[in-house]
Amino acid sequence: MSWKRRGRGRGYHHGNLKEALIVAALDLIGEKGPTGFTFAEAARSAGVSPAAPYRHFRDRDELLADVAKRGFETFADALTSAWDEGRPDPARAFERLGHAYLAFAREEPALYSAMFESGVAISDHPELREVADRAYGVLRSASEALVATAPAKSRPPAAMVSFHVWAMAHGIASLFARGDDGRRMLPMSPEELLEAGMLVYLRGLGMEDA
Amino acid sequence: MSWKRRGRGRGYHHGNLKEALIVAALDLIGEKGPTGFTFAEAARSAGVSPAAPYRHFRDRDELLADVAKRGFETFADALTSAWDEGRPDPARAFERLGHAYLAFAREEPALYSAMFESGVAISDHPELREVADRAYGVLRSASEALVATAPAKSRPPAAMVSFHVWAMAHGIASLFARGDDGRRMLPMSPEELLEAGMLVYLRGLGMEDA
DNA sequence: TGTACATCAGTGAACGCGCGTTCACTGATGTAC
DNA sequence: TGTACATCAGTGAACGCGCGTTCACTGATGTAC
Repeated sequence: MSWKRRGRGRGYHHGNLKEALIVAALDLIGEKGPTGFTFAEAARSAGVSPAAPYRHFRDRDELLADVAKRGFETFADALTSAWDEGRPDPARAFERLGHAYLAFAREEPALYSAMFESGVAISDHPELREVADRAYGVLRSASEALVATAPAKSRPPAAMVSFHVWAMAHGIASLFARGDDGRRMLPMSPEELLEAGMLVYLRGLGMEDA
Repeated sequence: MSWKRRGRGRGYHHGNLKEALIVAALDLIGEKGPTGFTFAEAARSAGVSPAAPYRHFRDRDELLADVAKRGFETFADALTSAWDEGRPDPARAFERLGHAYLAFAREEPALYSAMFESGVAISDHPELREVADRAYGVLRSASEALVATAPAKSRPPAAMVSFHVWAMAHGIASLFARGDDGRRMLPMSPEELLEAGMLVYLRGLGMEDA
């Protein structure tokens, strides 16, 4: 059915404009930050008239929210697969989880900033909240599995642990693990820093890991 | 000499426009985030023609950098005074330092976002780097004083400790301690969360505090 | 103390620009018969 | 299999807007004599 896409040009109909716009937005955010992204430019770089995006998104903000949503999805997937249900043991899996967090922030800076710095109000987009919760849920259940390995009488609250882990990972990602200039030079890699931090923290919880 | 400022209006000359513009910028950032701030609107809200700011700032970016600089100065001062040279003892002073960090992020959200989310490239503004270093320096020397209380043979590296503390505080501030909606609900206050986190962390370092 | 002049810090009008958004439209695709 | 028609996903021209920036200017202030 190659006559559906004659040559390599596109006909009057783009075919998958919605997707193309999201990708274009992502590129622009990667180049100039979430601030620099404009609806018009996304259309232009998708090779389409400035009115076309309105067939797929109510406005600029909705496109941005869609990008952030995709970010949280990808993020949740990455975390889920890194955690791998706690195999071979929670301590080891937990360490992988931390690495995955930083790897995501570094390898997908555009998604990361769409998620956390774009000014999209999560509360305005219920489906965004849902998928953001899914990402947090991975951290949460990993924390639960981890604290469950502690002796029952001195078991720290999993919620608290998950917030601490999240904060430390997010803090390191924001301050040290981004491509931008202006980030402070570290005497070690962000991964090492996080790993050391988690090690100290877990020891403080009374949980020596393998 | 009240004839210098007749009535409460201003004459042709504003008198302290530079300062007024910084304050106006701060207000705007507080209202709409660093993205929403425009040069023209700052001028307008300082009651001055849109060309006037150019007498004091090369361009919009320079004004933003000035705001960020002021932010780091205020921040450094707040941290310095909270640390109070480690009185009465490093552990107690360290706890105050953490509170001061979060208090700043909460009470001066406009400054905080000008510093960390405005997209000002610190590396492009040497005087900004300098004052940012001063703020970090407080964290650094506090960490040094703190680890110095540990037995010499098991003394953790102060640089690492300072980065961990900074990351955790920044992470908690960014994720939980901001006025914006969309921030996740916590089962405790950000201060309690940070305090608990630091307690666990320090215990992990082998430093039980007073 | 008064006057001339230099400097400073504003004005206000104008500009070109890109943005977000709307509108009536039209080419391409899918479907019923 | 062919034809009529509905629907969909684009076009392109136009709009009003606010922004950043420039320019020649002018009122106010400070200073030399």
